[in-house]
Amino acid sequence: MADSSSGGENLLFLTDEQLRKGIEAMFFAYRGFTADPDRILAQHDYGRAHHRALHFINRSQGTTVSNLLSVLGVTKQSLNRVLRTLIADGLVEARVGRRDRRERHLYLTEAGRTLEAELSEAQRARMRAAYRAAGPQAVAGFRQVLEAMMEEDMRRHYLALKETRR
Amino acid sequence: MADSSSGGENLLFLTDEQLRKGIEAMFFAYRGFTADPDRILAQHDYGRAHHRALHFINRSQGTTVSNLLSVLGVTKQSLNRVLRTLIADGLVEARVGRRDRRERHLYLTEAGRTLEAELSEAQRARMRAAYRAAGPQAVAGFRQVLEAMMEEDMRRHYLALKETRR
DNA sequence: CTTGGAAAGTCAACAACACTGACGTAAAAG
DNA sequence: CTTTTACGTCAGTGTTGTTGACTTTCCAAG
Repeated sequence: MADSSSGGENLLFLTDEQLRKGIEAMFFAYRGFTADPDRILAQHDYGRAHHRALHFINRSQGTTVSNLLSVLGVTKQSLNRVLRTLIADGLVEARVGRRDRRERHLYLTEAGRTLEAELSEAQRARMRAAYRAAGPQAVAGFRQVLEAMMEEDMRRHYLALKETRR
Repeated sequence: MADSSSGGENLLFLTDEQLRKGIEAMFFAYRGFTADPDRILAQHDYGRAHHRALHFINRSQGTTVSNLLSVLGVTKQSLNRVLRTLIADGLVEARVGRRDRRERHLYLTEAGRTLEAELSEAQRARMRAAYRAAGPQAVAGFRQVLEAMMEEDMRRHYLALKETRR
């Protein structure tokens, strides 16, 4: 195991008390995490599902519907409802695949990029503030714990997403 | 500011790229965070809202409805629907306040404690595994970042919760 | 003692977002 | 040519959240 800790045999952080506090921290923090985008989305008559779609389409321009499906972990019916409105509103474009014409490759339009940027900036602002307040070491730990908390499938998607050229 | 970092002026962790990865980590991790309790809840025909109610009633036995309301951040109508089923199913007991008889003080029954323990243990198991994998330093950072990410009101609730005698 | 207002609860209607199941179409794969 | 894959859609359902309106209870201040 990763026994490279500092203090050595200090396992106080594994107390049920400590674990419960971690659980509560996740709960309260997640509310903050979604609060700012939620406010913007409400103005545009969209919901969190739209935000998630915009985010991941932006992150993986040209991704297929089925890939997006497995990243988001929802059914195609659920995703389709959201995707349909985004396409109808001209925020997302679905291009028929060239090699495989069954596939739809998803792209953000100019308007889509604008809204995505607005949502992302709001969310990043809070994240930035939290990161700045906590410092680089804390951020590294934050990411380590979150990564270890993911289900296997999701971790694969997460790691795949990391491979963006800096 | 907390300038007690190691490297000094290393601000690479505030890159938009890094921030986006943090956002994605939160998204994927939160799914893992809720996955295990969700499976148990489905068997009992309950949802996440029931879990949250059980958790916070357990944490603050004797809390009032209005306090629970502001901790959970939902409307009383929404909470009431959940609370009604929990009371009807004999998992929660609502006692009329002695000093103020308008208030209802909420307690878990034996059955309530049993289910809460089952849900909590499942969630703690994952948290424990993540903590163990990441180590004490990472856990400290994790908590710092999450705390900084909360909205003010929620942070107050969170900190109030922390004051449990160890 | 009356009254104002807070606390709690209820009813009704609605919306977002998830699910299952079934079906259809187009196109790639065999 | 048949099967499988990718996508879309229709219909129905459930959980969880919301507003708005209304009642009951009851503490506390005038």
